[in-house]
Amino acid sequence: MSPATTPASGKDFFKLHPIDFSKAYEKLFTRWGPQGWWPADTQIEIVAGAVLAQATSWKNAARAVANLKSRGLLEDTCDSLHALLELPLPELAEAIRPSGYFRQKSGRLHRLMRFLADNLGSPPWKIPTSQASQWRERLLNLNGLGPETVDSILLYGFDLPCFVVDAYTRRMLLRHGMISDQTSYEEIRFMFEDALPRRSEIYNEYHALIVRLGKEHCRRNACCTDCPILA
DNA sequence: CACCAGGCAAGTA
DNA sequence: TACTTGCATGGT
Repeated sequence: MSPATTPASGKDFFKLHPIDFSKAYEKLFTRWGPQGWWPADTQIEIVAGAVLAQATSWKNAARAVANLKSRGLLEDTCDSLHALLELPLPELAEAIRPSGYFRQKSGRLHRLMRFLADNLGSPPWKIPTSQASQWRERLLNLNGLGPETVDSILLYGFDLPCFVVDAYTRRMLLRHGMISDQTSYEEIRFMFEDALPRRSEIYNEYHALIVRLGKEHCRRNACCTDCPILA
């Protein structure tokens, strides 16, 4: 990890002016428009998808989601939720195999659904914005749910204003010299949340646009000279 | 063949 | 506290 630890010296390190979060959002949104996240038919599909998408390609996560849907296990109903909860763990694991880490994820999925069923009843679920941070903490206490997964659930599943920080976000800020390798998740989240209106609609599009930017333009250390943020 | 993809937790020193 | 390793699939 030599280049990035010595900012402004490595030849493959492009020190760019810091990002103005509001302006960058406008530019990204103007270029690409609404990204339609999270692609799903039901709320529970989003929640389950957040776990299944951990450290895997979206394509593989989508296969796992499709397997569950074909068994009728991702409807926003009491019956569907209970069927999911009663499915034996090995069988659940087998169904979600394409998403990778399937033994771990089956347990994580089950614990999450158990928690939501116990505390919020049957879907569709609702959480008041005023209670977002307290539910965030409770979800973080579940084994297998880290900050990115929890924020994805709250933002995309519950429309709560929790900004999602992922590897693309980190790379983007790192490249622009705004963070170091060891800047914490929370710190980065606050950078965005402090700079933007506290609205889930904004956070929703912004995160999706960052992912798109990362996929299409900024996969590596060097930033493209035609980066839409700069243009 | 190596490396990556919308992480997280447990183990080690 | 700060690193390292395990978890696992499918695509390039």
